Amino acid sequence: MQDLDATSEAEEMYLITIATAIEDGYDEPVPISLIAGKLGVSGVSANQMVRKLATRGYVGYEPYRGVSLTPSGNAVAASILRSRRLWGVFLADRLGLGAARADEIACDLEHVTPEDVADLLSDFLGDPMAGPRGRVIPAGDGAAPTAPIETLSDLPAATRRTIAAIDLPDSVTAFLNEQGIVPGISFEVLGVGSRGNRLVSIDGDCLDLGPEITDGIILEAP
Amino acid sequence: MQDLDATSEAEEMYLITIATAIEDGYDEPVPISLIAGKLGVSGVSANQMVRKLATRGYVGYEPYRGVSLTPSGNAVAASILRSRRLWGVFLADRLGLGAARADEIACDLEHVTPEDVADLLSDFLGDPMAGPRGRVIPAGDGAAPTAPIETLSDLPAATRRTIAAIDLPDSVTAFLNEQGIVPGISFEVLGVGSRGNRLVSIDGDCLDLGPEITDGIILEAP
DNA sequence: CGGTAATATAAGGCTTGCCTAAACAATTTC
DNA sequence: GAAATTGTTTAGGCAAGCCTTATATTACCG
Repeated sequence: MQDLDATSEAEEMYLITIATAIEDGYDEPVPISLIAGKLGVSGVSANQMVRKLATRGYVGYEPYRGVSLTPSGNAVAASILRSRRLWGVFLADRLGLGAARADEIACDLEHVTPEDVADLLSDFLGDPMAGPRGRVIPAGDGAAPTAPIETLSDLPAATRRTIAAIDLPDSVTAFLNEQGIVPGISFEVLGVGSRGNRLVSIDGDCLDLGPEITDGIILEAP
Repeated sequence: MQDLDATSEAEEMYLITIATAIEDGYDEPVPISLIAGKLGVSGVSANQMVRKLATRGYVGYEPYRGVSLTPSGNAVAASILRSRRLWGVFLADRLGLGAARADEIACDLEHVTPEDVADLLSDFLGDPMAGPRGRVIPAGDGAAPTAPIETLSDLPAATRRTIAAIDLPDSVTAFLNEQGIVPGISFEVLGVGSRGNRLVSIDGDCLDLGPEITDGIILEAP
């Protein structure tokens, strides 16, 4: 046994999978089958790893119920997700990679990025609040993820806001970009339709967007 | 067997260790003991891996003589060293990491950086020619490393040139930085001493530098 | 030319992280 | 409450990379 709090890449993947599941609104404890599914491993393997993480104090495990993160597990996950999303911003905004590709690469980079490097990277990027898909970037001090995410779907009529990020399939994102819907731009909600569609005005142009799309348009804090 | 040219991180480390040994002037074939030493593994392990690389066509292996890179092994090594040095420049110049630390992190990043991302990174950095320690950055097209490196030790008296990088222990680099010797600055060699020491003039100040130091001061092309 | 020292190879082991198969326990569902 | 589904555990395996020990083989030097 070497560093007591050394985590392997595989362990880290389990921890952040649990953390993002919780972020995504699954409630704790998270069932092992869900984790296994997201990671693409067998239930047996996931079970094995979860028990290992439990003995190391990163997760709490209640058989037949699921897994929850302990404070230390949460700290590890937050630190890695921070790296991932910072790299995601760098790759997407600075290097010009597509969101999907940026995610993929960031997922490898995150495991080899010490916290102090993440801090410098955050600095360099201007301390962004959200990753390329709008996920919150945890603070450097390991504090819990903060404010809930607001999307265009949350807005009433006659509101003016700014787009922080777009979390939609690349083809949809490309379509939106062509319409002038890109992160950083400001728009106004003119009206809300009966099926949840929203009429928005951007740069004088009007667009009617359905809820599948507005769900994926993440806003900056007002 | 999956991708025919997939290389594991361990395999890549062997290939770039061989490549840098050659860069450093060891002549081919490179003895296995040297590789084992640089990688900190046992001779037996190195032998095993080298034979594996040989069967895959990345290296030529002559027992009791050593290892040499085949064109395909050289291409892999060049591509990875390119990533390493680009990341090194990013980490050192943009994030402000020390050279040693930047090297260390870059060594992890290199293994998860596809070529196209390295291309974008190179673009972003303005296509630098040399890594933070002055090592040549191979071209994106996998072409062989090019021009030999010139150091301050190569200059005669009455020459004016610019510093590209400094490849010395951190403590020495720090000392030089305090004297105004930093990459990008221009200087003139006023004289060459009998023991190889050089009197240089930088910004009106004069410094007398011994060969241990001038060896590590890498110059930009004239 | 012979002997020592370096190098090679064979054999067997360890760890991590994954797999399948099969037995068993709990929870749902009817 | 019994059956069907889902989840857990045990057991046995595999591949990659590393290790050590012990036994060849070769190279170099006097």
